Amino acid sequence: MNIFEENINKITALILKNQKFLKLKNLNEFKGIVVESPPEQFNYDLSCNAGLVLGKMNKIDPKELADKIKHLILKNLKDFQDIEVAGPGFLNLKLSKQSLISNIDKILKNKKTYGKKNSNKNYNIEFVSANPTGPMHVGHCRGAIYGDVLANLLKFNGNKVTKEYYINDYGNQINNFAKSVFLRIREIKYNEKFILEADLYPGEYIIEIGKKIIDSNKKEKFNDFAQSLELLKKESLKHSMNLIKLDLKELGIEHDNFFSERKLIENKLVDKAINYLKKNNYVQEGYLQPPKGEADKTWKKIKRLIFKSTLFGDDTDRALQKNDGSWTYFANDVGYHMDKVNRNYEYLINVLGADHTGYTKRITAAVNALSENKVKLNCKVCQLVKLYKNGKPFKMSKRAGDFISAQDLLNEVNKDSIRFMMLNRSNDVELDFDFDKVLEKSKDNPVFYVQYSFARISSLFKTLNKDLDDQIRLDPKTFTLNDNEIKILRKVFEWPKIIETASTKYEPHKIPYYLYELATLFHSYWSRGNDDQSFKFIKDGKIKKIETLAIIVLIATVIQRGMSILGVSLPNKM
RNA sequence: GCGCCCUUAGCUCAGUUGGAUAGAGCAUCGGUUUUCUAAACCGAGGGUCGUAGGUUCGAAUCCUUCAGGGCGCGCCA
Repeated sequence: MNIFEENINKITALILKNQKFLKLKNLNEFKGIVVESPPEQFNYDLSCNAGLVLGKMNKIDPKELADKIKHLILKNLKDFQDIEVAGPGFLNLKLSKQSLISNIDKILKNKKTYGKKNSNKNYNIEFVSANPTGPMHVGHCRGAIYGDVLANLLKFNGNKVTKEYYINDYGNQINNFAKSVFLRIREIKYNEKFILEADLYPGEYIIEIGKKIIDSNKKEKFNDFAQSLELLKKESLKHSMNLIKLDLKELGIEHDNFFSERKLIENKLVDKAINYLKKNNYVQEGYLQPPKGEADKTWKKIKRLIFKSTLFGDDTDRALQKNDGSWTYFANDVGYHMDKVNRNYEYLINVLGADHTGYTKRITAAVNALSENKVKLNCKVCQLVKLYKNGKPFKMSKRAGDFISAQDLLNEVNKDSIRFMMLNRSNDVELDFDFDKVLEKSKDNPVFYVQYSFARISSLFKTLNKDLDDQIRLDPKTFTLNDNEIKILRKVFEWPKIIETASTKYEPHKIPYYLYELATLFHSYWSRGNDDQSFKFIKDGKIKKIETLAIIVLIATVIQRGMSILGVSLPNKM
């Protein structure tokens, strides 16, 4: 249920029915007419711009038209007790008691699904996809949480969602990774000094992986790299993926599907995809221009296969073959996305780090080419995370291999705080993450603040010896709400709209913001009893007003739904 | 040189896909507790929405110009 949608439907139906009386001719579309929350100072439940929009289309004075609509509504719809025409022609509407009660009842009867925007599409979200050459670092966490919460959100609405991880387990980087492990094994087993070369991985974890491989391959001598290569690749990959999966698990993230680049090649999916593009004349043999900007010494003018991605909005066509004729990373990714298209997803989402901004156009172009524009790929880029400690930038050391890992973060900060804070910004802007702030138990820390409101509610119900799921019956004869309660109720009514925009625009950050605002209203409501005893909720162990209970259950319900989408826990006691 | 993102209060940011007097938090100043959890609340000050134009009844929001910041720009992955 969505109070704005319901009422826009009622109002537009009424206008349609009375269009002659209103002298309206242009009624073919009601586009642009909305019902939303009016600014707080007006003290109304809903506002509607029908007078403005229709007045403009039909060349009627908006105020005059709004006034007619006002009387029409008051006469025909019982949902409203008071309507004013305000400003340039807005209708501000106040819900009747009956309507308030029935709206509250509807939510109380459908707590688990309150806010759900029904949808049953098939989504694939690819996220994290960190290189399988070591554990996750802090930078990966933001995209990881963004993708996971997006998945939760879309699932909450009823969609089918596959959470996918693309493992880049093919090509040079894996050989270099295996070589690094090999050299570390030589170091451990034969005391040979590990000399760091370019392209090798220096991290401490390589030593750990080496030790594990030695333990599980006691007979292996590791004398010849070429001979051990296949074994080393397989084993090293297994261990590094385990590290990554462990990190993900601690962040509360579990993927449904891990898609291997190596298998993609082995199954000839790239060739199939390229053949498809060839058939449709989207590729050609040719030469590309040298890259602009910094000169590239390795650039060679060689005839090669090129994807005509400019046909689909890219800035330049893209190479599918390297100098030696083998497929580029991009070509492999084309094969991968062909497979996604063939798996019949309706929507594809790729969550990428800021360093992949330049990549989005070509892969989006590829999906358009592969699906004849039927499947929509949406690349969402998460901007950088800047770490702070005590308000000062926490610099990542430039020493090779020394990076701040997801584990480092998890050692200091709990999962709940990381998840909430990483989403407390739009993915489009850089995010400051302060190690100390997220640990604070105060209003400065939004995670805490929201959790605390729920703890207070739990405590209240404990005092009352009641359960959040107990039935609440509101009596129309005595029903009354004070200022705080009305404000809260209006906020609660906005919840479905938050879900809708968060899920259609892929903007989960709206949820933490909203929850913070709701928590603020709750704390304010609660604290009023400190100033004035008459605003205390309880007297002699019993609730004074049944409406209070209803309002508080509504708050708790929305906070529960919101936090469960965010994947953040809600302690009963703090 | 090109692409993407950003520019809103001293600081960090929201701003419901064109609406009403632009909102939070932090910081600053002042107030509230023998408690249903003060780990909280209440109040005050603080703005030329980067610049210059355009579109219209109406722009922080849409279009164009310019300036500033970030990321990226290989036939690496």
